[in-house]
Amino acid sequence: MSDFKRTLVTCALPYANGPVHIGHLAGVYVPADIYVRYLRMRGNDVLFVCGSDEHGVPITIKAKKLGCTPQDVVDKYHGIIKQAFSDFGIKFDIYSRTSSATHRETASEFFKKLHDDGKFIEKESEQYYDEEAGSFLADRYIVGTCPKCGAEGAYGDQCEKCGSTLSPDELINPHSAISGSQPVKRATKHWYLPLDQYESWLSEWILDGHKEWKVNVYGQCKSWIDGGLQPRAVSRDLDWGVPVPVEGGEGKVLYVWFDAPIGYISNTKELLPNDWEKWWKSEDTKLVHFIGKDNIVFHCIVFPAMLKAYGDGYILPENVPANEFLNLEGDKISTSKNWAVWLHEYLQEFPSQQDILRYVLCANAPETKDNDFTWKDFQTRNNSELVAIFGNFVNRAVVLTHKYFCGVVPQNLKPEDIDSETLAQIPQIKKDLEYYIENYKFREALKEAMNLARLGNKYLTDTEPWKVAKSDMDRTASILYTSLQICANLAIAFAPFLPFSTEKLNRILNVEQLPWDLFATEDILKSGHSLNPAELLFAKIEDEQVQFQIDKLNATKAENKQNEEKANINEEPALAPAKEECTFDDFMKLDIRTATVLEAERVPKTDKLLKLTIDTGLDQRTIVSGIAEYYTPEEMVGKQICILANLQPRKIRGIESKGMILMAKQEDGKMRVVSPEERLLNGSTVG
RNA sequence: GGCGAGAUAGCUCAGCUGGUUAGAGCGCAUGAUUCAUAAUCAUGAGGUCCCCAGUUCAAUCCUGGGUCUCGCUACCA
Repeated sequence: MSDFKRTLVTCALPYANGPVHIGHLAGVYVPADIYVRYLRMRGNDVLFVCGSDEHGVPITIKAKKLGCTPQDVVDKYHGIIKQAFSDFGIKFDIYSRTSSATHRETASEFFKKLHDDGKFIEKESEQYYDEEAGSFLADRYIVGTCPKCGAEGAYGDQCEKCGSTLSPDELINPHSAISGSQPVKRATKHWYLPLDQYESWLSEWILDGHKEWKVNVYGQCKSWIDGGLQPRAVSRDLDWGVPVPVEGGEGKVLYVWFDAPIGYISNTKELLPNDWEKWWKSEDTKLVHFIGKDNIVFHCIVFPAMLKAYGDGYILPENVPANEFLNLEGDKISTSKNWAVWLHEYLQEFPSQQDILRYVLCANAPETKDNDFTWKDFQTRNNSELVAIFGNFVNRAVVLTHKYFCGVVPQNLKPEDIDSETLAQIPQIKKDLEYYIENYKFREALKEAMNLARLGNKYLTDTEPWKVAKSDMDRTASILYTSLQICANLAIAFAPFLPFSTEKLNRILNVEQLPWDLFATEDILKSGHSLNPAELLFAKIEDEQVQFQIDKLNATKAENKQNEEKANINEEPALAPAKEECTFDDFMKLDIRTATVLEAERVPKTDKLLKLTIDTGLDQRTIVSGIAEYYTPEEMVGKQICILANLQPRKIRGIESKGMILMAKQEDGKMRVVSPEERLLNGSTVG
């Protein structure tokens, strides 16, 4: 355990191809902001850096789709994201971007030094190349038919229909998303970071040295290290990004995952051009990365290996508190499906109510597993916790003080045991709260803060000042004095979590932000101190507001369904052009024949595939077909069907499929086999 | 296909290095209260701790197998 003099906190750089939503806030930015605010209140030296991640293929695709430049895309979203963070009180010391000059220089220099120091290996590999467009194609730029589910429009890295991970080579009929032409393979040179050389070092550093990391983080690192690390490419054939600054780097840029984490460094540098090194190169700086679970490997394995390779005193993260994911009303949050609560939209609909969202997202943060955000829960947590417990207690105490003591903190004229017994519970709450925050358990920490408000409510119920006031004003004075001390403690306890409401509370109490040191001390508000008039800390959320949000999501759902149907309809016409342009000779190439299904069985562990043994007249063969949703194996046996007999064989799920069954597909997705009207001899030609 | 994480009350989640009665908040029921935004406080009902087998005097917890959810990631070609 070393003593750290300062703490450098980074948040995952949000990708600038869309606005940020509640999942981002809950998983990364709210916890990080709470942590930073807490450390600052305790007087620690903290730097909080973040910025937009603006490179990579998806942004160039988005630009192409919108008919603008990648720069236009990132300018737009960088602006929206930056504003959203600022609106929600995520108080970065700097929020920059990877397209900044400083970053370009820093990342470039970083790459060059690793290159010059011989830390990379160079490898040539075959990549898809679009001859018409004259450029290499990233996986995302190659589109074709998914080999697993048969859907059109699957990307080279993933099929969005069935969600399976693909490689471009698996795609059926791959074509370029840029020109539509068929890509060819061409050799290209890239630089790789040989992670395998860092294996034992990583193992020692993480597996032996950081057993205290969260189980999900530690587990995933262990999985990677134990599985053996592979050299990882750090460059890409692309024209959007930081150019590769070494010989042979023309037309190539740094891979976005090499590029992005360096952004933490360059943003620090941009803010503190002369002083940044003490944050990155002093052993007494504590580095903490707040990220989502999808980023674990890059922050725990790749980036540390990069820093280690660079040397020069770079420190490594002390902890990487990665959160799981937040779902929305039972479904995964999805930018492309617009299934999200966007921060900028939330603020339009719930103006000045950032803290409610901050509260709900922290109280239900996905710290140990994926969690669900529902609007109903949002309403309940606001109405029965923020309003009814915290807001209500403060309001009770302040209103009573105004009623009986003209808004002036009374003297503690007639203390009783219950007062000191109540206040005596605060040090424990403080201690627990500190422990939880310092160990990244923000959900529990927030609960402790709320318990303090519960304590206040109980105290008022037990002491009943509104009754005592009828006979004993001295005692009433003590009760309200005590209650107001609890209010002051609340203004400290909640400050890291709810900055906007705390500010309001400070205004009511007529104080500047109280430092953490005063938490759980006596006599925070002195007798004679004047309060300002009471105002409500939180407003109730009405059913209509919640219903409006739910309706909105339902509308999105309906719209998505419609789009999906539309896409299904469009799938057939997508095939049409090829047919129109086909010559008679082309057509004659197709060997379509009748055949009979002899055997049929489900392909194990698939939803859609049937393995069919058919008699083609010429032979018996196996065809794997994605029709299990429409036909049971029993239904297929004995059926006479039409097949494309001379289709190039293809392995699907490890089974060689020779040919293709002709299917007719209706707009609504209904699918039937095409059969001759009467049974014919197997092998009869169709034409 | 491999690996990692998760499954605990109606809901959202804690917890347990194995040990009589498994916890919290919300919701629900009953009572108290009326200073407060119909807000609070007390009490109570609610659980096959995912399923199956094993180890053990004892398993929600350990081991093996399985199911489901999420994430990471191959190979084949």
